[in-house]
Formats: sequence, C-alpha cells, structure tokens
Amino acid sequence: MDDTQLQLSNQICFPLYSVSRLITKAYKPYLEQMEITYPQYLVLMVLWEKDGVCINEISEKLLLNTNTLSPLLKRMENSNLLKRNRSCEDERSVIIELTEKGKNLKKQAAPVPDELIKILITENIQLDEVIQLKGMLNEWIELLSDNKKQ
Amino acid sequence: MDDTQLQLSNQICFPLYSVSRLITKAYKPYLEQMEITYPQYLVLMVLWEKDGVCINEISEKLLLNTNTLSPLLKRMENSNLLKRNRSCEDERSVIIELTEKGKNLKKQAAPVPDELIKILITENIQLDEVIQLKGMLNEWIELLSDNKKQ
DNA sequence: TACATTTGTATCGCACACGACTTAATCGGT
DNA sequence: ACCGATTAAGTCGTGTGCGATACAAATGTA
Repeated sequence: MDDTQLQLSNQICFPLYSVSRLITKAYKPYLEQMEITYPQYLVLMVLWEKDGVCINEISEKLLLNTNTLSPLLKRMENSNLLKRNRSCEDERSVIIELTEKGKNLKKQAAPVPDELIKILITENIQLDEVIQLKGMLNEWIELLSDNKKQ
Repeated sequence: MDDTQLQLSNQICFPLYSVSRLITKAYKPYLEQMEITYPQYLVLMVLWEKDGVCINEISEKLLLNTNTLSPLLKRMENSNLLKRNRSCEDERSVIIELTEKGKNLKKQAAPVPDELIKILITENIQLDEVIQLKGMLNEWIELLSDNKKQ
C-alpha cells in the first residue's frame, strides 16, 4: 500500500490540530496571569466587543455549542467574571453580562495579541506569514461553518 | 481603547482553534465507521508507519504528553486495537504493538485522506490552498515545537 | 384556543489535554 | 559498588468539546 497519504504531515488534520495546541500553549502564560483559560478568553473577547448578549449569540460567534458553553459560563460566573440572567422578553434566553472584574480584564488583555506576534517572530515566523495564515483560516471558517446552517 | 486587536478574527488563536475543530468534525463520519476517535486515528497513523514503538516515540511524533497518551492507549487496548508490553531491555519503557484488528483498519483508513480533500473542494476550498496551508503549518510545527526541546 | 413543533438552554456521559505529582528503572559520577 | 539525578510511564484533578437527550418557553397552525 502507498503509505504517503497516511503520513501525519500529509493530512491536513494533524498540522492544524498541533499548531492550534502549540499556539494555545503560547497564550497560556498571559492567560494564567489573568486567571482565565483559553476558551474563557474567547468568551471574554466576544463580550468585550458586545456586552449583554444571549448564549446563542456567543455560540454562533465561537462555533461552540451550548453543551460546551453552559458549564463554561457557569465557571466564569463562579470566578466572578460575568453574570447570567434570564431575559425578560424571552424567558428561554439567558443574557450574559460582564462584571466590573470582567470588564477590567480587557485592559490587561490589550497587549496580549502584540506579545503573541513578538513570540512568533522570535520563533522565526514572519509577520506576513501570520497575516496570510489568518486570512486563509478565516476564509475556511466561512466556507466550512456556512455548511452547518442548513 | 482600540478594539481591533482584540477581535476574534484578528488573533491567530481563534481561526486556528475553530478550523481545527471544523476539520476534525469533517473526519468524524469516517472515524465513526472505524469506531475510533480522532486522537486514536493519529496514534494509528503513527503505528501504521512504524509498529512496535515505545510511548515516548508516539509522544514525540504527536506532541502529546504521556498523561494524555497513557489513558488513550489503554482505551485503545480495551477496544483491541493494540497491545502494551514492557520492554525487555528497559523495564521502564512500554512497547505498543498493533493487533490484527489495528493493522486491518489501515485498509479502511486508506481512502480517508482523499475523501477529506473532496469534501474541502466541495466547500470551495482549492487543492493548492490546502497544500499551501499544510506546508505553512508543518513549518510552524518545526519552529514552535523545537523550542520545547531545550 | 388546543396542541404539535420549534427554539434556547441545560444535563449527562465520555474522551481528551494538560499541569502537578508519583513511582519504578536506569544512568552517571565517584 | 553506591547513591543521587535522570528518565519513562502513570495517576489525579480540572476544564473543555461534543453527541445524545431533557425540558420549559415560545411559536405556528388547524
């Protein structure tokens, strides 16, 4: 059998999976200072951009289901980053709002993206390459997640 | 504050994380047929390429630690995909060997990479783009994981 | 207006990831 | 040959991801 196809580096899944984990690891020191995890950081980014949204809206933006988000948001409520309240208009919906602590973390998070770029450049990854990769991946997200809406 | 930096699509982490999960999801139907999970598929790919390796070698290839691999390999032994035996030369090492069932799965897995490419093309992702992304990511793996060896 | 359907969230179970730590075997220097 | 350091696996605890399912509120329709 021709083994070339089944080699790790020749499938698209493994490089994506590994680099994703390696990059998450690069974020870790900064997130630890803020006492948040990586998915919690994603939720905060959504809320810093637009506060007081329902879980559905977070779900659509992060492409995460409620069976992941519900416990995650509960943990974040427990660590006093946000509050969960039933909507008045629609009693099914839960509105997520940042606490002062959650809002204040934005200042601390502001330099993180630049720090990450610096780390990548230190590892000999060029800025253009980062931008190119980002562009390609964002395009893929559009193409691959559109499929799910049907 | 300039929010641009903290938007989801403008950080490298989120696109990587999401696309990785979306691609894993695309593999799922094929892996379900084989009754394996995605990380188990990665382990099998390592073993199909070279059988009878110790856990350390799998760990280095997949960039996964033993605290992830040990339980994973146990589950795979339970589903009769492989066997775990202490090495004679070094009683600390555990040698992982495929069972017949594990070996036979390779035939079933052979068409999966091509099927995946087909799916991506159906979603309007060009083959060149896949190859380009794969190349970039494999390069990043080299650069980012070398760092850990120190 | 009953009532089946849809929608928004939550619960449960399982399989990862991974930091911190443990244990047993091997190695290296004296 | 002794003994501290290193190494290979493993355990434990916590936090995701996600398929399957549950449940209550809202909606659509006869």
